[in-house]
Amino acid sequence: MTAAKPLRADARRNRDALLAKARELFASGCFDLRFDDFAKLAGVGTGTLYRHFPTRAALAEAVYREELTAMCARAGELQATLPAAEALAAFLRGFVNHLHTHLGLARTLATLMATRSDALADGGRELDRAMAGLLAAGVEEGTIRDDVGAGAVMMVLQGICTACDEPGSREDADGAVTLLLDGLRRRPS
Amino acid sequence: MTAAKPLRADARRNRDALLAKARELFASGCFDLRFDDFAKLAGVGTGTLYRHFPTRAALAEAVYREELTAMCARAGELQATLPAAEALAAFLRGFVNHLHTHLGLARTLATLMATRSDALADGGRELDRAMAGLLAAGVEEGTIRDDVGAGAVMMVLQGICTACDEPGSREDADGAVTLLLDGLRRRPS
DNA sequence: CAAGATATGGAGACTATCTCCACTTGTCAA
DNA sequence: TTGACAAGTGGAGATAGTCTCCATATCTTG
Repeated sequence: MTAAKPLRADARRNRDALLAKARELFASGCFDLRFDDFAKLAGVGTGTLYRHFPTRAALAEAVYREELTAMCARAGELQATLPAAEALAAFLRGFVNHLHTHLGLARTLATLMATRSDALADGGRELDRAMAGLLAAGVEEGTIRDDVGAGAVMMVLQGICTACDEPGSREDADGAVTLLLDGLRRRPS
Repeated sequence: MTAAKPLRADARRNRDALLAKARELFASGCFDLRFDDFAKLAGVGTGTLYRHFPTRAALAEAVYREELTAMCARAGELQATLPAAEALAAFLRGFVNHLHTHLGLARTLATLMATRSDALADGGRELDRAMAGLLAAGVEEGTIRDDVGAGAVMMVLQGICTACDEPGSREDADGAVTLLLDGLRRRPS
């Protein structure tokens, strides 16, 4: 599914150079760089950049794909080793924590979530699935309400991701997670 | 504070034409129109457009300022006529409802909230204040928790606003509000 | 190693944004 | 009214990103 094309050697090299440079730049806070300049900085031509990553979002997604996958994997681990409600809490708190030390990821996720209908959104869907899994386990366990879907939770996360690079947003993000977790608890109706 | 400059007659006319046309276009779903074309369509020159509204966001804010103010006023009314917790619930449910029939407003709010540090954000701050008021009343009343600030709630609202024009987001938005309201309830600790 | 497939790079077309200023229009005091 | 000054106008063109195109270079495979 992923290995449809055995990229030529030099092509792979260029692609990697692009990714490496992008990662480096994102890590140092440069997000709004002129797109063409990514190419220049990575030592490849503009055309090459556009061939590998048709849009800025595509580049961002590729850069953070691994990281996102790792986070989703973590959701699985938590789910396997903790009671569902705790796993959910641990995941969400870890998520917010991670976002605040990886603003590039936050931006990227915000973009991905806002682009649901697109091909490059499967990164977003991955997170969606992880979330749905955690919730389902909680419902099963009886500690999480069953009348609110994963979409609603994702919507809140989208807000958090979007607001992330606002200075001083950390506290509010934690507050939002608190609300989320308490809101999700099954209510003794 | 608002009446610093008694705009010349023709200037006001142009400004109004611009606003009217923008309102009309927004209402019909055209948000991403070439900015210069607003001018053309409203029958004024590009320069005039830019003088009155330096950015797209400024135009959007002006278009929805009234509406936003009305919403905030409504928060006040609710607060005056209902127990705080109910006022909060009514406001939030009304808010989401309104957003989903006024997508332009949703977009605009999403933008405003993402632009906290700017001059044109006072529209956003207005909402912020209304929210803070509702919460404070609830805390006073003893039905709303006091350990989570208005910022956290606004963050969730931002997510809702951003996701609004996704088809089928209505249900999720309602879910998010449910989570929010239940999460905000003072817990019998 | 030759031939075909694959990939490159960067000049320049294209597009949206925004500025600038010679000119028009409104205002107001006389 | 009218003259003179302030206020506002419009739209051509400067500026700056984005993206395409294709002659050329580089890989790969038989």
